[in-house]
Amino acid sequence: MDLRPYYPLLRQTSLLRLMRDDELDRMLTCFAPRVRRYQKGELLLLAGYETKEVGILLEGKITALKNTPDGASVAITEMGPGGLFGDVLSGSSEKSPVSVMAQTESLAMYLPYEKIIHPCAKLHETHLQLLQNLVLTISNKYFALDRRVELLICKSLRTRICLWLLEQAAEAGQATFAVPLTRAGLAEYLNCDRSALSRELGRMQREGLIETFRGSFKILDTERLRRACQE
Amino acid sequence: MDLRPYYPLLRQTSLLRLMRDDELDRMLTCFAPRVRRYQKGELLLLAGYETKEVGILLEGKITALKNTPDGASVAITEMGPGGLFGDVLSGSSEKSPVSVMAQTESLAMYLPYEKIIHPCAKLHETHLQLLQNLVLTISNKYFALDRRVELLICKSLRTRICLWLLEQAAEAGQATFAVPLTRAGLAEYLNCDRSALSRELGRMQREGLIETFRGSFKILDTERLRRACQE
DNA sequence: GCAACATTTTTGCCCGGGCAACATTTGCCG
DNA sequence: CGGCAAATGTTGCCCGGGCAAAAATGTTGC
Repeated sequence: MDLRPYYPLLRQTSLLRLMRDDELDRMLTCFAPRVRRYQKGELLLLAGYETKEVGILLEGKITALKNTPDGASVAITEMGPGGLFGDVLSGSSEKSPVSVMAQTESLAMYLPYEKIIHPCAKLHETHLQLLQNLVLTISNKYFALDRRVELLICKSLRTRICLWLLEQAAEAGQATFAVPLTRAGLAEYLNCDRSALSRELGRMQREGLIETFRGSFKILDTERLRRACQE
Repeated sequence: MDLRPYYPLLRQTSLLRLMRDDELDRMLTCFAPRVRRYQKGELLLLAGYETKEVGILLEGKITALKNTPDGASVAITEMGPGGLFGDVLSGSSEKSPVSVMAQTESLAMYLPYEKIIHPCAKLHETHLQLLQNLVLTISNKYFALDRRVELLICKSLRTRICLWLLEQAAEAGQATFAVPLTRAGLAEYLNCDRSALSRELGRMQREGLIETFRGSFKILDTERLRRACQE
């Protein structure tokens, strides 16, 4: 299969960024990636199993689901084209903590981890870049999780919300921003009840700390917010 | 400085495991690691700064401290000889979320990340092994964090305790095990109040679920414990 | 425009567990 | 051994926020 049409997309992934066309040519020839199309609802990866491939989503939309101890499953992440999955997993011998499911019809490409970690002699610089990207990708996922833990260990809901708001504002680079999360989704991320989240956001508005409308947030008083985290 | 005496130790680290003496010889020659001795209380790594070196503890004991938003700092991990630090950090451009402090007089060795990720031509197989170890090390840290999150999102304290007990038992491979944690440390890991933890453990003993004595735990009824997680 | 549904807000109830204060045990050192 | 500090256990109080149910608001298709 000709992957050329996807090169611009691949270059935007954290694993293959900075790669020139000719580099991708050589690398993909060497890797002989498997490509597979999925129907909506099909599983790309099943929780509890190992995998030795790094998946890259070429088309469609996929969701990572975590099986809760009580049997149900909750959505963790959602990814579009360019999304990576199995990257942390493939280099370890752990079983996958998540299942990955096609949310719409999707197309995915798989790079064998063995080939990534075991450069063949020819691919000098390119391959080193790839390895560096791999480490960077995994590290970044680690830090994202770490920030999540940071949030979760805050005892009061107010604190968690403030921390989250500040984080989002910092990421957006401005005091007003929108997030692609429903209230329910945000509640889950913050590990609280949806109604409790509404209540608290309401209170914070009345106190003049923030303004919110659906997925949009506006921080009115950064200073006070910051202080609210510290207690 | 002659690092030979530390080879057996180095071989036990997740980064340098499986390395023969001659491989270590060549690698360390190539890496020219810096070695530094620290007095009790000195900082090996300061939160908020970047680092481009992977640290390996050769002697002593160190603690990773996280600065809480309110200015105080809490101990996260404690490591003895063979402990690795800065490993996740060095490949990313993040600032360190933790400080590392010498808990006793300590000796540490530092490998430049640049050299790890950029193999010089001579070191074939050995270096690939090193890269694989690096990825594995980081991945494992990721999964450890992930399990922590798993714990933290449980709403009831009872659930968190049960999940933790089952995890520990699984890791130990038997229903009786000891952990190197004080009650306060465990409470912090489970993100709850120390007295609340005592209370709950007491209850669970009275209910015949477990037996505990200081750092030792014995699971009496795995089945019931497992069921307690699912509600 | 209206009916059916999804999403969010609001509110009252109530309990898990945080907090503080004290009792007890263990370990350490002079 | 006695005294002191750290670790653990115990208990009463009280409030944050989970839960459930209902109201308000937004969304979609006909």
